[in-house]
Amino acid sequence: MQAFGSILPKSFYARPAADVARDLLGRILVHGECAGRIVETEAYLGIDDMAAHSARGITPRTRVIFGPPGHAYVYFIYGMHECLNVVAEPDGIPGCALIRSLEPLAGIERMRQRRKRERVLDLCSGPGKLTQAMGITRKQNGADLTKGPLRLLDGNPSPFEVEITPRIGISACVDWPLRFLISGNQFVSR
DNA sequence: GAAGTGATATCCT
DNA sequence: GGATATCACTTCG
Repeated sequence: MQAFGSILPKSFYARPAADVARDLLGRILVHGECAGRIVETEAYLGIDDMAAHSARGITPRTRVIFGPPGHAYVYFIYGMHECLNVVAEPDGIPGCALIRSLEPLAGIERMRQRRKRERVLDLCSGPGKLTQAMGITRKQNGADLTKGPLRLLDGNPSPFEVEITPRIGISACVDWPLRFLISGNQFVSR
């Protein structure tokens, strides 16, 4: 697994959420035997960003967004899906990056079992899908991504073109260009 | 295009 | 305490 590079340091996360979201592209998410390359992210600012969970202040659910960077924020939505975010910004400042889709690299058979889908393209091409494929649940909420079974690696990404678009599936601040994806990659969500 | 699902937040008593 | 509206989605038609 270390072929995918070294673990991203805390300093990577202690920056503005939009920067972290953009720089997350091409990195490797690892959970147990499964791994995937991040190809699509969104930034949630938490300050004047009415689309972000953190916009209405600190609550039991959103408290980890206000906590130290480099941790996972996993939340349950629509009764059946979990979504994985990475906490950004220094401790005490809200902000996170939603991981929207992955390109499966390792543990693909395991992902097929969990997803009950054959096509590799169907395994991780959406926020709810990738958490299911990787076996990520609310138990990982608050997990430290610089140690433990769930972690983020550098990935030694080769150069690629970044595409920036408005975010998807929200009802506020629809026009803010905070979605980042690797241009031309077929594993991004539709 | 619509249904389904349940946790969360924000009312109301 | 309880009721209800909302939700950063997926699946199947």
